[in-house]
Amino acid sequence: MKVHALGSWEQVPSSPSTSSSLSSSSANDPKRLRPLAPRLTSAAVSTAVATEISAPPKLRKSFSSPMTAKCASIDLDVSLIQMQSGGTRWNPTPEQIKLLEALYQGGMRTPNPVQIERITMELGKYGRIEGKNVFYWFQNHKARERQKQKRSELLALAASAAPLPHPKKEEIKEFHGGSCKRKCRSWGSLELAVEEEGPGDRTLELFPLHPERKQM
Amino acid sequence: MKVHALGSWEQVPSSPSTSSSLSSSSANDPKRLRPLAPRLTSAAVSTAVATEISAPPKLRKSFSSPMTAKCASIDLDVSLIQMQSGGTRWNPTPEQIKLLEALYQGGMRTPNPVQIERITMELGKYGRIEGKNVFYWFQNHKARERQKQKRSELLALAASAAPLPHPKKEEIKEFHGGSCKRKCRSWGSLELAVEEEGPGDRTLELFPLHPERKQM
DNA sequence: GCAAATTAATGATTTATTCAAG
DNA sequence: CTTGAATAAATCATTAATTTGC
Repeated sequence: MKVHALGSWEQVPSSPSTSSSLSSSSANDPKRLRPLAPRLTSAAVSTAVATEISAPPKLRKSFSSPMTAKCASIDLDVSLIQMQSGGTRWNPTPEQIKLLEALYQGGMRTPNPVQIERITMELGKYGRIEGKNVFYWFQNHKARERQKQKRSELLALAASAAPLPHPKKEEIKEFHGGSCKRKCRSWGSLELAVEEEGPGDRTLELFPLHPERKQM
Repeated sequence: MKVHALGSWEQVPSSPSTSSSLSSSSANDPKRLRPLAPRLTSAAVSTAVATEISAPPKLRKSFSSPMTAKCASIDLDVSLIQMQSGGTRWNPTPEQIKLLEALYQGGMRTPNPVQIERITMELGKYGRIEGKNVFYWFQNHKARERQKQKRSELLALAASAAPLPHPKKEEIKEFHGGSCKRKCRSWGSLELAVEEEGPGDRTLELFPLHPERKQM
């Protein structure tokens, strides 16, 4: 059961007519109505885009790119896995954390694919886990250790510099303090187009994907 | 039950980046024409992971070496394709760029997995390309367009600052209208096939984030 | 004219920030 | 409040342009 349900990733439900077109991912821009105009051979490009890309996806395995679109999820297991974890974010078990910290402590910072795969495999013994979790864990851990250190250094320096400690944990918001200018074209539920994968895998299956469930 | 036929990732014996001191953007160092450099695969590291989880070396930089995309069994004339794209990093053809720019111009900024897949498929007609190339292209293009604009704005501001002091804020254009909710993108299944490291000389590569699949 | 040497672009990674689930 | 997840900014590294000496 691949999810493979394509065709509904237009992020703005308010413009239904723009659906099948892949040429406008963020059509929510009011001032942007024309696909293209400048650039040389715009007509050709336009046509190509419209006809080719937006064309119904046929076999996704017909050699498009050297190796993209592989498959890596065990469709059948998906339900099982999800069932046992609720399909939410990864919640490391103590054992997993222990191992990860041991690796980090040992010097590992950004494991490569093979390492990720192995680690994932090993940690999988203690609970559900995916390669991306491992990847993210290292990224976050590294970043946060750094933050911690930076902060303590800063504090130490401040303490030694100013006899008047002003314990203000206030984070320096930098210029980003503006309003939330995050881009948010919440595209509806994103579906994956994952294929299946065999059990005897050696291929790591990692890759982002994640339906944006922004429903509040 | 699907075996990806990830076959051969050929590493062109070009010039790997074995040595890399940090902070060396400007190359004023005549170290071109590297004869050949071995790989510094992490067989040992991997092993360590699998066995004694705690002894990865200190390699400071991730060692992702340039690799060539492996070709599916369906790959026809690799040589021809390779001719156009070389064995290292993706080098977009004019047609590909045209299409990408058209899409960008059409408003696309961060294509989701399905879109990436389609685009990749389409662009694949003009030369070798992988999903990650598409993803990266959009990321880079977006970032660089932003830089460009910011720079010009800054210049304009500086120019207009003299005649008329205008406490203007830096907050400006963001071509995306919309609410402020974070959007979650994801990748579909791209994936990397890690080759066996038996020969000991396979530099595999994986690229950054690769969450798996996540259904909700 | 041509390559080596530089420089400009830009593909690919890593790091810093931010968001939000639990 | 902690931290998994995700994106944007910064950085690195390689390729194409371009310049330069012969």
